Amino acid sequence: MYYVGTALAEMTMPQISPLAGEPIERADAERLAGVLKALADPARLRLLSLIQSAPEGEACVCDLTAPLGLSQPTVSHHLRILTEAGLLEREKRGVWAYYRLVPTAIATIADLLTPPRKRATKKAR
Amino acid sequence: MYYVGTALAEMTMPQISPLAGEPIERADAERLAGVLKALADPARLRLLSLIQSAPEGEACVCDLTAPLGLSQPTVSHHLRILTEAGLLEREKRGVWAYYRLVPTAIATIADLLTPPRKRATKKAR
DNA sequence: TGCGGATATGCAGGCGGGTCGATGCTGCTG
DNA sequence: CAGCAGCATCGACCCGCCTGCATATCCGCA
Repeated sequence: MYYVGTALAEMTMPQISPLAGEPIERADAERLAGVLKALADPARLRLLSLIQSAPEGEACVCDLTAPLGLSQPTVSHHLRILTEAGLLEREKRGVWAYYRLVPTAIATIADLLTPPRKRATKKAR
Repeated sequence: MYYVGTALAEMTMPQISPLAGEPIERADAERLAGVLKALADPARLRLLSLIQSAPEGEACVCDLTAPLGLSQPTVSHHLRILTEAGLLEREKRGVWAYYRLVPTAIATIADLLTPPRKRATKKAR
C-alpha cells in the first residue's frame, strides 16, 4: 500500500496477465491486490468519478469534501491512497492541490483483469 | 459483501459505467466497491488464477490448499466470498465441491472500470 | 512580518476482515 | 452400520483500515 504506485508500473511493463494463462505468482498477486484495494472503497470510487467528471478533469480537495460528505482530513487521506496507488497525480498550484486521473492507470487495471484475449506480447494487431 | 452477487448483475443491466460520464452514485459506488473488495486480496486472486488454469477449468478445495499455503477453512472462506461476489460458481459432486469461474464476471468488472471510451458527453477539450 | 485559508499529518476509537483450530455435516466405502 | 474423507461453519485472535478531531505545515496577502 506504500509503493504500489510503482507496483502498477511494474505490472504493466512485463505482461503479467494475472488472471490469464498460468497461475499468478504470489508477488504479482500482492501487487495487483494492493492496487485493487485502493479501488475497493466507495469513497475512493466516487472521488475518482468526481475528479474525472470535473470541468478540467481536475479538482482540489475543497471541491470534493462536500459531495462526499466526509471531513477534509478524510478526503485528503483517500486522495493520498489513490495517488500512492498510481491512480491519481497531484499538482500544487498556490494554496490549492489539484488532483487528476493518471491517464491510462485504470484502463491498465482493467486490462490486467480481463482474462483470455490471447495475451499479445507486443502488438500483434 | 453479502448480496454483492446480485450487485454485480444489477450493475451490468443498466450501463452504469461507474468511472465514466457523470459522477457515480453512492449506492453504485458501494456495490462496485463490494465486488472489488472480493478481488482485492492476494489469496483470492491466486484462487481465481488457479481455478481458471486448472485442467477442466475447475478445482476442488483439496487441490487449492497446498498451492496457496493456507488452511482448508481459510480457503473455503475465500471461495465463499468469491462465490457470493458472483465471481465463482460451486458444484458439489459427491464429497467434493468443484469451483469454476463465472464466465463473464471478471470481464464485466473490467468493463465497468474501463473509462468513457470517448463518450461524447461534454468534455470537448 | 503576521494573519488566514487550504492541505497534510498525528492520534485514537471502532469496526471489518484474514487466519487458524476445533467442530459439525454430508456422502463414500468397507 | 461404522468409520473416514472432504468441506463448511463457529469462535477467537489480531491486524489493518476508515473516520473524525486536533494540530502542524505551507502559501498568499495585507
